[in-house]
Amino acid sequence: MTKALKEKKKTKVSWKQDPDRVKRDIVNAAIEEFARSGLSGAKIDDISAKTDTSKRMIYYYFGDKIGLYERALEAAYQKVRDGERKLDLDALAPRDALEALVAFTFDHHRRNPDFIRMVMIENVHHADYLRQSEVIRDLNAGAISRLENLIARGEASGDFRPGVDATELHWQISALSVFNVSNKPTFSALFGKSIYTRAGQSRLRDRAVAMVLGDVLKR
Amino acid sequence: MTKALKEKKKTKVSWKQDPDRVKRDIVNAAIEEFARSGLSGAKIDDISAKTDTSKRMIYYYFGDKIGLYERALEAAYQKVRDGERKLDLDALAPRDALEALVAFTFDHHRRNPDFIRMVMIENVHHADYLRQSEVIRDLNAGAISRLENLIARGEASGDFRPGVDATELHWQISALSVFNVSNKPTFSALFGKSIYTRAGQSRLRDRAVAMVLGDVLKR
Amino acid sequence: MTKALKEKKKTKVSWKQDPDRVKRDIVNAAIEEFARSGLSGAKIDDISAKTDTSKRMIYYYFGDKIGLYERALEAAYQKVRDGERKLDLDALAPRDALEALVAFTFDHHRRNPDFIRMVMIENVHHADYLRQSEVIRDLNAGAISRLENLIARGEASGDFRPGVDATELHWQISALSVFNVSNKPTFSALFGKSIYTRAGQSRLRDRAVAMVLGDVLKR
Amino acid sequence: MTKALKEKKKTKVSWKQDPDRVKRDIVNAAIEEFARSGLSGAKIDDISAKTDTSKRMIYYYFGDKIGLYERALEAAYQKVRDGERKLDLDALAPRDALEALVAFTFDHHRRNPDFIRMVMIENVHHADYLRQSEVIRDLNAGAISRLENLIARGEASGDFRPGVDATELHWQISALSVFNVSNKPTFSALFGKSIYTRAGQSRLRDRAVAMVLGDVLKR
DNA sequence: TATGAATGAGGCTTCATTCAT
DNA sequence: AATGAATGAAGCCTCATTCAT
Repeated sequence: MTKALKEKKKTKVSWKQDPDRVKRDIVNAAIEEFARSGLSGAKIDDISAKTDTSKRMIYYYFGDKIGLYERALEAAYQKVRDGERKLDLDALAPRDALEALVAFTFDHHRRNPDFIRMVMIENVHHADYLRQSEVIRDLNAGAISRLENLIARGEASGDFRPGVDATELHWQISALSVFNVSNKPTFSALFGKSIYTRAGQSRLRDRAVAMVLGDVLKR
Repeated sequence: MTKALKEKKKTKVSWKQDPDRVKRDIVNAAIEEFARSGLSGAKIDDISAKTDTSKRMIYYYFGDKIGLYERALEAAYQKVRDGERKLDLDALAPRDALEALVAFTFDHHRRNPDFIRMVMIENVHHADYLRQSEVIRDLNAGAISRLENLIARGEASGDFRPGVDATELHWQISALSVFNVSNKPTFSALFGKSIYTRAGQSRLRDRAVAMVLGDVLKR
Repeated sequence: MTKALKEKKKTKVSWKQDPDRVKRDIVNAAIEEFARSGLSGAKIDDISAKTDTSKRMIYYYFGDKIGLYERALEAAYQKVRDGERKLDLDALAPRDALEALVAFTFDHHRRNPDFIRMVMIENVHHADYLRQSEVIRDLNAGAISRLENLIARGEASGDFRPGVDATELHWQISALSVFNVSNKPTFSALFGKSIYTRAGQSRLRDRAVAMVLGDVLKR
Repeated sequence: MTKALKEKKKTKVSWKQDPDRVKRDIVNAAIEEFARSGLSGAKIDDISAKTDTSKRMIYYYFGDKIGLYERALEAAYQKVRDGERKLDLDALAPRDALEALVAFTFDHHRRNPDFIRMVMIENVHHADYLRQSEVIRDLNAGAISRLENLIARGEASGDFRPGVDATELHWQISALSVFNVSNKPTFSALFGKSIYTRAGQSRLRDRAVAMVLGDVLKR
């Protein structure tokens, strides 16, 4: 064994002595595999193979496959909601803020397909695991209250039509942004890939913005 | 054995020797189970239990689990696209036709959650099986050409803005109608069920119509 | 359907009305499949696929898989022993007859690999089915008595050493001629194919003749 | 539970955690079953029943049935070729060495019928698995080079006729020694068991020696 | 904290065979 | 004489999980 290899091994071992790092390592591998193959499709062996530790550690830290899945789902939500905080809606006028929000959400979901796939997989499982997670519920409550603020500002300024509902608005934005990613495989298989080129996605983002603003803004 | 049971058995026997009925019976059970649990989640035993024949017949007629899944997917598409033909767009003025199409599609998908779930499951599997099905591709080509006719009429009459793209329009309508069903479990778990009440769905359908028309109609 | 096709179909149907032809057809397909894949390796479906009739006919005429195998084994022996009768040993002087017999047997087995494979498969099955066949036993009794005649002539003429045993001589000739075919796959895989070229086989036949004559002829 | 059984169980437990022993145990059982029943005839359940571990371990260590078969085939060759090394040909004069080699090989194969049966089964399968095994090819290369040495010595001493080919000589010896075992079931079923008595086998070994020496030695 | 060895339960599939006409 | 439809039994294999250290 060369000296370089020894060093590498030493580094690896030092990881293993760091439980948090090991856990994060496992969760990341889990997200990839669950996102790729679904809950029953993903194999514990495949997940552990993507890991720097052994399969046994998954059981040591997460109890069982479901436990790991729940943590992976939470981690996926956490990461995405963290990313959303980068957008400061309050700094913009209501109309601009709404436009920015739709465009940002559209792009943000595009950049996080594994998150979207985790959500779809959770839908396949009737949201049974998501429903049990307080963590995720808390994360999403924040998203709604941000929208409520924006709507209040928009109605006050006279830019938005009266009676805009925060949950419905979230539904509208989500529908366009999530579908774009979640149904890419079937949609592009059936209707060609033109819509998923860079230009095609840019056009769709414009359509999404136009659709939401067309419904929310006062004519 | 009660008389009722005997009757049932007799009925069952009369099904035998009717291959098409047996096949349809199996495919229907398969759609239910695949829609409920996904490709790896669904068990051949559970499917056959929902059937009036034995597990063995699944292999007799469909070869293996994948073969059955492919046929179930095709059957699900066929059924839904058949239902869509009931809507005669040509009888309506372009604006009314578009409005009717969006509202109909929204409701039609709501009424066929198993189809939507099959599509989502196929997305989980990267559309690997859909891509191989000529049947499905042909079915969907029809949907696009219907839209092209409508767009042509709308542009000719001056109701639609110029440059409406059929595939993009299909994407817009689908996003709203599919997301509404595919993400119902997570969305209602996170944001309450108010949106999935009869009144909530009615409002969402209105939103969907407003969004699409707002983008397509000439101002 | 064209007229030509109709004709073909008619011909086929007329075969089916000829039980003996159907049986022969099945047995020939069975020999090929059993020889290729062994008793458990051969599938009834594969055999019937090689046939001009349906799988059901196999059961109709042969009862079950074993029944068909037994008949196929008998047919294979019959065919080969029939071929052996072409060689008229009595027309030759003892030494020449022996030489001719060895060379002929060597070539004859080479030309009938399916027979040899059936024999090896039967050996794998501990000769359980051959032992029950009177047909086969009778066929082989003839082979031994032919040898006894030859030995008697050879000893009488003084060409052969005294005490040559017919069964042992049969063993000697068979060992060389059967092994050459039965072990061709492994032998050529391990030691190259040079021995199975036309020239190589010719040399081996010479060796076989030399070995048998070297042991039987008086020095 | 008797005391004896308890002891046995204790012994069994002590085997656990000794992977090599478990593997060897499985391979030995596999050789017996494959030799008895062939590749498709042997059942994984039957093999595991002959084992001190569970069926599951076969898959744990060998992947699948074919994987186990390949290892069993290799182990069978290894064992037999190991046994052959006991014979020190270089210590004997060429003529004596050749005589010893033929007699030894004849007896050695007789004592290892499972090996011969594995070879025949591999021939049934067209040597598909043997061809992939480097292990086996290497083992057999050694056998040929031993023969080449002997031939060189015999030609140098003038005992052997010129032009003896190692592969052909190996073929000659193998034919007689392998056929004797591989075809014992059919041969004894057809021509009686006299040849497989102790005396009969002794005579056949003499015949085999005479046949080979008769062809190789200079007259 | 960490792990290689082991496993029970259950899933998918094959195959010879029979049923009903 | 012939057959398409149907099937029970049994085989192979996978997978999450636990054992023993």
